[in-house]
Amino acid sequence: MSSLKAPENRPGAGSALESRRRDCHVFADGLIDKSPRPPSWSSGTTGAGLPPGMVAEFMNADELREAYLSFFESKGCVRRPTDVLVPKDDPTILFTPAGMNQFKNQFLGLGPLEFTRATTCQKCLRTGDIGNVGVTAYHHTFFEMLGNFSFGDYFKREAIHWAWEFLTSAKWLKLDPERLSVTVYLDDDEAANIWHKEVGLPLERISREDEHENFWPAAAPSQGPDGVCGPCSEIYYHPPSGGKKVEIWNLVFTQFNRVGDPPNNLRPLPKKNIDTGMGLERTASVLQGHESNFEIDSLRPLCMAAGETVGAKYEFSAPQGRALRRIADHVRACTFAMHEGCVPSNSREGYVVKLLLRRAFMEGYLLGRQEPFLYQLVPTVADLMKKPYPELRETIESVQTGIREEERQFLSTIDQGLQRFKKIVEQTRSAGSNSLSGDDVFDLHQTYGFLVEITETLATREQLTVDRERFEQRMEEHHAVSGRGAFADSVMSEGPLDALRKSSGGTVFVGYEQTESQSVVLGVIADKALVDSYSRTGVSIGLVLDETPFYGESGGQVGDTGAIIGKDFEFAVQDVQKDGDLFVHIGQLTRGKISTGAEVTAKVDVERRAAIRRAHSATHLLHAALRETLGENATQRGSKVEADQLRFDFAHPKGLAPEELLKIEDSINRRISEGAVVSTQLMPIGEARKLGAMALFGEKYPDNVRVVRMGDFSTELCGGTHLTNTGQVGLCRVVKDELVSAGVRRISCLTGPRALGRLRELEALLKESAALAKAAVVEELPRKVAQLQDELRQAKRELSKYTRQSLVQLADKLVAEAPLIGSTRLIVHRAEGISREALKELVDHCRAKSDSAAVLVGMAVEDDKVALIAGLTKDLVAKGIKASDIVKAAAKVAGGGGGGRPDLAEAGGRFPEKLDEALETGAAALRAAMGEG
RNA sequence: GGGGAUGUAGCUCAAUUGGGAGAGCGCCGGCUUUGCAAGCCGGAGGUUGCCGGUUCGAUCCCGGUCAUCUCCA
Repeated sequence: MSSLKAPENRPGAGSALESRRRDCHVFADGLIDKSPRPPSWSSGTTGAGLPPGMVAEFMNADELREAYLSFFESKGCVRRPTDVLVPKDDPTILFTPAGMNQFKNQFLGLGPLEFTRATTCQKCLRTGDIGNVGVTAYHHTFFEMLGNFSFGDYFKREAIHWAWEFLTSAKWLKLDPERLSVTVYLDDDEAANIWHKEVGLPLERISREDEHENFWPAAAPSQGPDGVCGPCSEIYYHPPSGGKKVEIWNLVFTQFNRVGDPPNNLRPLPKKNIDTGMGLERTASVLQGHESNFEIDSLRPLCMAAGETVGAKYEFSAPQGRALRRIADHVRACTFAMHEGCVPSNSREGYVVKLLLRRAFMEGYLLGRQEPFLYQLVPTVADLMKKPYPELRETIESVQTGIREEERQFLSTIDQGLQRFKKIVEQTRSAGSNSLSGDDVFDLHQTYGFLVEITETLATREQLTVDRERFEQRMEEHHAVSGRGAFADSVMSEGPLDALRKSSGGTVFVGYEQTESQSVVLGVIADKALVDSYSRTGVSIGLVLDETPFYGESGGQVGDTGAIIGKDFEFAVQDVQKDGDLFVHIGQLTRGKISTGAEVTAKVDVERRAAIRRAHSATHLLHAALRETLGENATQRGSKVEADQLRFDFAHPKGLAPEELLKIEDSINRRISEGAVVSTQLMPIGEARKLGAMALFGEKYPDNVRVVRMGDFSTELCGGTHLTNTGQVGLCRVVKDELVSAGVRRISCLTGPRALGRLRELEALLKESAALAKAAVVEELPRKVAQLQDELRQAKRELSKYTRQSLVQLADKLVAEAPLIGSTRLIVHRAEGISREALKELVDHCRAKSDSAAVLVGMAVEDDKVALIAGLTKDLVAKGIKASDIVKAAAKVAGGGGGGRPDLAEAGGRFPEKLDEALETGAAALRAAMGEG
């Protein structure tokens, strides 16, 4: 076995759990990855001076990406842009995990096919193996996947031949065929034969693997899920160094539909598909003669930069190499996710980003950089990726702000946790243990967000260990408890709409031009299933039409409401949602029976539509005003447009000054009064971008887009419904400005009648307040309120002064009149009409006025209750008499209980009529106690 | 979506089985000092997040709710 063993190959690598544990173990070893893996070639240069014969030609990542895409274009594939990294319309995934996701409908045979062959370079994010990142040679969170796809077009033969051609041809990658081997699924003779007989690969370089290795989804035949699946074939590269082989290409032949459990559960699909993936970083690493992806031209500089910011020099096999690779990987992933507006938060994808940032930050923290530093790496990421993703540059500032905020937040969390940590250390020590309990460490983890690695490092400094086993156990329990709300749908299953999609081309939207249409019902969806007809009223169902004037919720604009009327039924539309090309009208039947195929009149609520148009056009005015007032970096992060109200989220690092808000509101209303023309135009996306149309990052746009222009100040890509002239907004008022997440602010506005209505409400409130304060006119209100506050303060002061005076006088009198028992005055009194507080003060005064006194006072309160207080001077307390005993004895008579300190105790009861009796009982108890004392 | 925690003066935090809401910093005033830093004395500032329950009595216990932090999915 070679000494140059890839880290993945170390013993213990197996299940995900094992590999996670192993990773933790490496960390616990004192942050140093001791496994020997010196590269046999210089790690300081990328490709220069490669040993001859290793690879035919150095190719950087950008060149490889372009080569792949143009190769498959030459095979008739349509080059499609990468899908977004954070998909917003797929509830089954958080991030795009592979190239095929954007082609789900094509694979399922849903909707029209514009092309049957495609090729992409897809940005992907996976966190399943996060623990391995930086440790192994090939694991990433963020990576790029090159793919070619066939939807019922070419199949195995072409897919295999083309993969081979691209890898080995002198015109393309020129990899040595001797260094490649492949795997196929157990009984996939078709693929095996193509490899052996047609490509000419010797049998010993073709191995057959089981469904766990060579089937997609893994183990689908025996374990499911149901749906589209198929065998796959993987291509491996064997590096000349003798190191571990690298899987660089996976060809998935989706040829079956799984129906139920074995046997005979794999039905051939009428149209077979091809879904392939080649890891860009892995292949680049092979071409550049490296044994780790992190050494390639697009990643090594980032590792170096990470080293510079934390003040540790990056060397591949240096102790800090693993930590710096992690930082590089995570910051790259977060830059891409946050570029699409996915900011750190506590749920779903936002949480993943937060976790990645914190893990990366922790690596630097433990290397000694205990202040924000990750944000400084964002420009490096944008620079290294500028060729395929030039748009990254435009959000550098807001991404940096978001990351820096998160780093600061995490630092303060660490501070809080440190206090708790110190307590735990003390407790552990005083219990005579030298190991922090797993429960404590877990508590620290789940309450203060202390990553266990941090706890371990700190514990080591205190010469303590951590009960890791118990910690992991608690962690697993936590997983089990909190994992119940997991995602429901499998990746590739069909819903009721999919059947509809197959049989029809989708809904034609005519709502830009008209608010009423004659349409035909394509489908009725009730209880998550497609039904032929439906007649129950008052139940929410969905209606799909062939043509509709109803706007389906999208781009932040809510769906229209209105009515759909047939010959013998009426349907009230409460919301409209888009699902791909289909518009689903959600609402309730108010009369009659609805059937598929019925002819209907669809009528939008035009008044509400007009209000939505006002709000939407005002949103564009607000966007323009923000950029004008706050600068180009105030980019849109999302919006919600409803009837005469809107809210708009945008990137901005700090709060808005009141003057800025006024300026923004002024700007909007100036443009309203200008009455600028609003125009809309359909054009290719490239042309729209040339016009400078503003688009949302991370939003998916079709090839042809709608461009909405207002005067010369606003040009945006927008599918919403708009006014024809900005003057129609009437009035726009900013009503709220708030922070929604780190670096993102939200402004809410009202337009048209609602803006006016809001003003009137405020005016009415003012008038009401003025009337209450007895101000003749509203202008007088502030002065009047200040005056009232003043008077109130004076009155309170006087009242307490007189109360105290009378209490003191009363105390004097009580002390003077009280009988002496020995040298102690026995004061028993029934008070009236004062507060509980005053009652205590009375006791205090009595105690203060005499050297030795036992005081018991009582009072009826709130008609049906009794309050009792007993107080003793110190000398009596010293004799062992307890005020609480006295007060308890008295309270018992009055139907209650009480307690307190030896020198002062309180009690209550429910029988005011027994108060006198209670006081007598208490006095008797006092006498008895003093007699004993 | 589920779990853990926190919420008390402008800020940071106290408050011993439930029994009188406090400290430090900051703020205001006075004194000391040539002035500043500082020191001394005094003062203002509180619906203990909100709502409800248990109790004679709740900052404390219980339920709900909101906000913040945090873990997992």
